[in-house]
Order: sequence, then C-alpha cells, then structure tokens
Amino acid sequence: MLEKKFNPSAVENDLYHLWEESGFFSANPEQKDKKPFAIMIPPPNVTGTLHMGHALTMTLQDTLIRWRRMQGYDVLWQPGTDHAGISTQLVVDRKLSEKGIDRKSIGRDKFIKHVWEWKAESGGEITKQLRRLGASLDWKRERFTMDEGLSEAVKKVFVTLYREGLIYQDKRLVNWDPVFRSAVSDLEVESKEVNGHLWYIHYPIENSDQIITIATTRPETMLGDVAVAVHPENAKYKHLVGKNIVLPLTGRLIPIIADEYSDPEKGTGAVKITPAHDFNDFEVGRRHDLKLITILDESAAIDISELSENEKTEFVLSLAGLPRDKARKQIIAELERLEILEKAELHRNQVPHAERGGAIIEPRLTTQWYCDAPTLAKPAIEAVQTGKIKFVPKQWENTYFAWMRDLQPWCISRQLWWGHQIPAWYGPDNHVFVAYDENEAKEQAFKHYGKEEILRRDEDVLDTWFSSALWPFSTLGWPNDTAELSRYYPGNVLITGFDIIFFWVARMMMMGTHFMKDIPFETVYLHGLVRDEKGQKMSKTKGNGIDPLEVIDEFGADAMRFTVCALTGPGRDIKLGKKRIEEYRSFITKIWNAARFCEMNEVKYDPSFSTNDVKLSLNRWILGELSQAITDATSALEAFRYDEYASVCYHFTWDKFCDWFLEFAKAAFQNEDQTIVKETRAVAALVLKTLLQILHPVVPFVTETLWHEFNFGQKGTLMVSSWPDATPFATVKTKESSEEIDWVVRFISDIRTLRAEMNVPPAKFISAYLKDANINTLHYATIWGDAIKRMARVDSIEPLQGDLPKDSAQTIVNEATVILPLAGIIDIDAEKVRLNKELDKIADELTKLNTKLSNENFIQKARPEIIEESRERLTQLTHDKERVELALKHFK
RNA sequence: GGGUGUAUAGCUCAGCGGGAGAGCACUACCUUGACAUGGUAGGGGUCACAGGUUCAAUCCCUGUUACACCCA
Repeated sequence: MLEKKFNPSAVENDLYHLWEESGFFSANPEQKDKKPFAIMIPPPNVTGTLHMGHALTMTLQDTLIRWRRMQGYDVLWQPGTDHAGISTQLVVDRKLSEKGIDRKSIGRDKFIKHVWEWKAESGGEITKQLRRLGASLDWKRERFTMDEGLSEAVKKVFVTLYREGLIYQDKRLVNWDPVFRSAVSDLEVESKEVNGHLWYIHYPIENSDQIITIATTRPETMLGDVAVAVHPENAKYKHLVGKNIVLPLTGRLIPIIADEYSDPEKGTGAVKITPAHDFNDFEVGRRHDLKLITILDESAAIDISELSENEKTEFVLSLAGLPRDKARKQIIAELERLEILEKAELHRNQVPHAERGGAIIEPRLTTQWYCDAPTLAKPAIEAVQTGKIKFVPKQWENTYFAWMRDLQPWCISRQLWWGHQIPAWYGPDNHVFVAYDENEAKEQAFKHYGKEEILRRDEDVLDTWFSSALWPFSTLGWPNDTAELSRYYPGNVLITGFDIIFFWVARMMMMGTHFMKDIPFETVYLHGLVRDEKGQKMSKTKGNGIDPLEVIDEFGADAMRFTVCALTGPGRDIKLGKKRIEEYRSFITKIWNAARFCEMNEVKYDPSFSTNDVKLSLNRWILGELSQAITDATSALEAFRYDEYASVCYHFTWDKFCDWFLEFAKAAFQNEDQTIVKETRAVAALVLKTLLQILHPVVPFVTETLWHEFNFGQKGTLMVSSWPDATPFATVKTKESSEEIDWVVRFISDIRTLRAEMNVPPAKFISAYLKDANINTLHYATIWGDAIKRMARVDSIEPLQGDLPKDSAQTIVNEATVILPLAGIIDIDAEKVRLNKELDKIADELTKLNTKLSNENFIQKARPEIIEESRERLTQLTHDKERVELALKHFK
C-alpha cells in the first residue's frame, strides 16, 4: 500500500544511490549500437555552494539528459569543477590568516599545498549538493580543471598557440586590480557611475602669461602628464598647438598637441594626456610618440621613481607612497594654494571596478601574456554564421557576433599563485623560452646561449577561463586520442546562462574550432537568471536568495525541479519565490493521489494486455489523449520548450487523467460486467505507467517511486526504461470515442453550470430531459447514465415526452436541448437574466460573423477553410439563438 | 551614446494574421468512498500608446513611452 502522503526526503537519497550504483549514469563509448548524446556541465567553482542558478541550469540539463537516455542514446553528462583562481586563493588565504599564517611568509609551494589540502577536505561540497537535485551526472568521469590530465591539455594549448604566434607577451596598458595586485581581463571589469568632480586647472603656457584651462576627473595623475591635447579644428586653441605647457607641481615642459580625441564640447575642450594611466591617453600617446611616465605603483600609491630629479620638488616628494585618493586631496589643496584651480564641478564619473572584489581598477603599464583572440575568433564566428552552431534563443547570435567582431587581445596572465603556472622560463637576459617542462626549456636555452644558464620560471598563472575554454575536449582526454574524444566531441548541446557567453561559451568555441578543427557543440541553449519574486537579482548581500537545499528539504527535489521547468520560458529570466514551489508541489501530490486511487481499485500492470483489444470509448479516448501528450511533450523537449513540456504533463495529468478519466473510471470500476472492469484497470495501468515515463525527466523521484510500487519494473529502472512512442496509442481508433467523450463532458459540465447558476444545492439530485436529441445522443445518455448521474448529480435522464415542464432551466448541447425541471428551486427572473445574457453574447457573435461574411473582399481573399469555418459557426450560432429564444418564450 | 529584450486578467506568464488563454489569487458552494496540497461553478482583459500594411492586426511594419539588461 502506498503511504497516504508522498514523503520525498524518505526516498530521494536511497533512489539516488541506487541509480548511481547501478551504473545508469555512466556513458559507454563502446555501445556502438547507440547514438551518443553529450552535455558538458558548466563546471561550478570548487569553492562554490549550490545556489538557485545551479538548481535552474542543472534541472534543465538533467531533464534533457534523462529524456535522451530514455530515448536510447548513449548519454554522457560530463561532471567536474573549476579551480576558480581568485576565489579559491581568497578562501584559502582567509583560512590561513585565521590561523595567523601569512601567505607570503610561507611561500608559493607551501601555499599551493594548503590549497590542495583544502580542496580534498571541502572541495567536494558542491558535487554532493548536485546529487541532492537528482542530477544524473556520470560521476566516474568527474574532472577538475587543475587535475593532471587537464593541466597537460592547458600546457599543450599554451605551447602550441605560442609557437603559432597566437600567444605572445606585450607591454601595454592592462586593467590592474590594485588590491589583488594582478591584471584582470576586460570582461572582469565593470564600469560604474559614481559621484565625483570635474576639476578645472590652469596650465600655464611657456614664455607667456597665457594659460590653458584643462578639465580632469583625476588630478592626481597630472604627475604623469606628457601633453595637452586639443581638437585640430578647435578655433579657440588652434593657434596654441605646438607651444609648450609648464606642467604645474613638477615644472615639466609638455607640448600642446592636436588630436581628435579631444572633444571640444567636453570640459574646456583641452585635455591633459597621461598615457601610462588611461586607455584613451595611451592611444593618443602612441599616435604622437609620447613618453609614458608611470606614477602609481602596483597598489595604486604614488610612485615618483620615473620622475627626473628636478621634477621631484618638495611637494612632489611629500606625495610619494600616498594612496591615490589621499594624493588627490593633497594635490587639490596644493593647486588651490597656488591659485590655479579655477573650479570644481560635481560630475558623474564612469569608474572601472573589479567584478570580483570590487576594487577600483587602475590602468597600468605592465608586460603580460596575451592570446590573439581576434584571430581565433574568426572560425568561431563562421561556425555560427554557417549555422553549424545554433543559439537558442536565436537573438543571442547577434550579441555574440557584436562582441566577437570587436575583440581585443585577451590578457591571460594573472599575478596569482593558484592556477596553471605559465610554462615559460627566462634566461639571465630575460629571453623567454616557452616549453612543456623545464628540461625542454633548458635545451632551448642551451641552443640559444650556447651554454647552460640558470632559468627562472614565469611566476604568473593563467586566467581561470583559459582552462575552462578547453573543457569540451580536455575532459575527454585530449591531447590523447581517446575513444571518448571521438565519440562525444562535439557535444550536442551546451546549456548555460547568458551571462557567461563571452567568458566561457565564445572561448570554448575559439579553442574548440582551433584545436579540434570542429565545433565544441551544436546548440547553445541560453537560459535566464533566477530572480526573487520581485524580479530582483538574488544576492548574498541583499539576502533575498532562496537556498535550493532548504527548498528540497521542505518541498522535495521534484517540486523544485518541476517549478523551474514550468517557469523557464524562452529568453526570459525567472522570478522564483518559495510560494511558487509550494504551488507546484501540489502537482506532485496530485500524481501521488491519482496513483493511490489506482492502487485502491486494483489497477495492475498487465504486460500481456494489448491496446488493440481496447473496446470502451473511455479507454480509447484516454489513449488518444495520451498519444497526443507524448507527441507534445516530445516536441516541446526537442525545441527546448521546458515550460510547454511541463504544461503538457500538468494538464494531461490533472485535466484529462484525473478530472475526467479517473472520475468516469469510478463508474467503470463498479460495473457488473467484468470485461469492462478488467479493461479499464488495464488501460489505467498503461496510462499511469506511460505518464510516469513522460514525467520522469523532470520529476524523477516521485515517478521512480511509483514505478516500482506498481511493479512496472524493478526498483530504480524507470530511468532506463524506453521513452514512450505515441504511435501504438494513436492507432487505437479514437476519433468516434473522442466525439462521444466530448459530448459527455459537455453534457455534465453544462448541467453543473446550470445547477450552480440556479443555486441548486449539490446534495440535491434532479431530473434531466433531452429535447430534439438524435439517436446518437440518446444512446450516449443511456450508456453514460451512471457516470452522468454521479458527476452531474441527476437521478434520471430521459427524452422529453409531451409538454415542457413548468419552471425549467434550459441549455443547449449540440443539436439537443437539455431541460432541468426545477419547480420550487428555480428563480425565474434569474433564469431569464441568464438566458438574455446568453442571447446577447450569441447576437454579438452573429453580428460580427454576418458582417464578415457579407464582405465581398473577405469572400474573395480569405482562405477557403476560414470562410467555411465562419459559415459553420454561423449555422451553429443561428441554431443556438433559436433555442435560447424558444427557452425565453417559455417564461412569457 | 550604441545594442538587445519586455509591455496580454489583481500577480506570474503562455499564445497567435481570422472565435482572448494557463497557473496562482479572488467570489460562491461542496468534507460525494484518491486527493481540502481537493472538487464544482463563476467574476475579471481597449492584449502599453499612436500611425501604417491587410478583406481581417493583440500578433506584421514604423514611431512614441515605460521598464530591464548588455556594451562604450
């Protein structure tokens, strides 16, 4: 016997372990008779804990994976985690400082040892949590971006790209995080608008009493000014071009130059140029061959070492070592004292901030490793243009193109300790040797120098995204030629959030097309973000997040999964509150209760039962509906329409199976004719079994539980059962049965409506008469008598003999009029109102239809089937109108 | 400043060139032998606004407004 209530927490762990231990999650490249289907998990940070975003993306992936597995594919869902450079380093750093250990004092090697120890202890948290979701990942193949094989792949890629000239060192401005003291890529910088000032400063012109006023938001960088730029067409300043400025504070002589970068409309139209501390100024400097003077150190404090001796005035010396904001205050005060600060305006500044950590980013001149992304992007762009890779929803392709066509070189080196150390060594003269290992580097050095030299390894590590870019092939064993690689590359679909298109998706496409000479996946499905009920982004700081593990504890994994699926429309963020999950939990309960009802009525699976034997209309009808549901569910999944898939499951289960089939079956189960009872039981079992199968991908736990409770298969085997085929159910003759069931449904519904509107107490059974009913209708009324009586609460259904009883309510079902004698109950005025309302509605419709049909243009130009349809509706409505009018006449 | 998306019932969202839909919420009634996490019935919408195309527009096109996001 099934428990009265479904208790998810009692079954989830057991079932999951059973599945995992049975090896059902495992891909097998040797299964040549099966087609492969592969999805690479977006590797969560090894430091991560499960949040709603994971719950969303993993549910969508698992649903697809389970469905394809049932369809008979050899499915690989590749799990793993990302070493997450900065995050992990920070986590371990914090742990160590709690113990009073300073990272720098123990040195790099010891620190990295600590990180690995931390990973061994706490790194598996997220993978345990993914199991709670029911995610059917192939855990035996779990990988880590820092494990040996993947590190090999990283090295191979780096060395190869270097030798191809696609990785190189360059000294240029880079986004510098002065807190982490590391370079970061353009993508990791977000510009934020903050309140600041625009300062107007007088710059005196050499050998003259004239001045030029420049406007700046960053006066502290004036120590590094090397020019003042004006627009070449700017009449106000044209004559000054070529003259020199005596730069305040340092006394440096700098030229006034003409450059279109200077916008005459902004500030004063004259701008100071500081090429070592501003990306635009850097370009100006390059065009005019200006000197680069760095005046900030790696922590963004004033550094005057590049200033010449005579520039180091007493004031300038006093600035040395000051953080940039303090230096700014000092300089402003000094300019005021010198009376060359004209004014300060309030100003909204765009200030670059580090996405991680939030530090204000400082453009900084350093030597870094770069990857030639623009070149690698070309085949990746082409793959989308030619349709080899498709984005779903398609509009993301535009975003992708826009970004890919305007790529900057990708800065791939980071000044961190945790990560893939760059395989580059330097000789005493800083000549660089890129090699697989130190021995190879030494060989190169020997050839280069003609003797052995001591080499120093590059300290830097690679951007975390560099290794994740290789994920689709590095996890499969590349650079070795493995069975997995040839079978599961390219993957079928990548499912992830749109927020990492550039970080991850695009880079996998670049690396994949370059190294594998083939796309990494055929389809990119991009889902939205999970937001709270109000549409706010969930975040730790706001505290508006929902913990998926709490949700699972409270409502069960199935409820959460179904909710996520149901809410995942195309190209939309999803707004999620606990309330929504609670709502959809009712659906899980409904499935459970429907199953309990079946069990109580001795619904049992009969493998020998064939759908060809089905005789009863009710049974033929539900099989037809089931066939439709299978078709719809399948095509919804094929189109990544998770909302539609959920909706098909929901409505078939609730509206068709529970509300009508099981309700009608109540009468059938009580029938004296045992063949009827037997057939209905067998069909109920078949429908329930199939229903569990189409529901399984999204709600695996409740379905798998019912699967073995009903003995549809051994415990845990639903997930490897075959995805149902709609055809055998569709071949059961269902058309006539549909007409019949549709009639009964309409008949019952209409009587219910009448009863409700006439306020007939539910407990009261009434009589029903049929007027003008044809022979079919009368036949239906007879054979469905029991069900109708129970469900519409009538005690007799008979053809009307003689006159219309007094005080009757009437309604029209197809050709017949249904008459309910309600003497003593009916409120005649209310009935008149109701009928008149009905009449108005029909009249409105008729007017519209008549106008349309008398329009010659419509008759000439509209599609014939539309015209035919309109004519049919006109006939039907005219008929209905007559009936209602007749009913009204009765009261006169 | 450039780009993308969204605007449909009180809320959250589907939909579609030809009769406005779902879930929840709401109202009324019902503890009928699976389920009150339930059942039955009902109310509720100028499909953001303004033009255009069309026999026909909530749907296609243009513009406007509002909101969200991305890029600079």
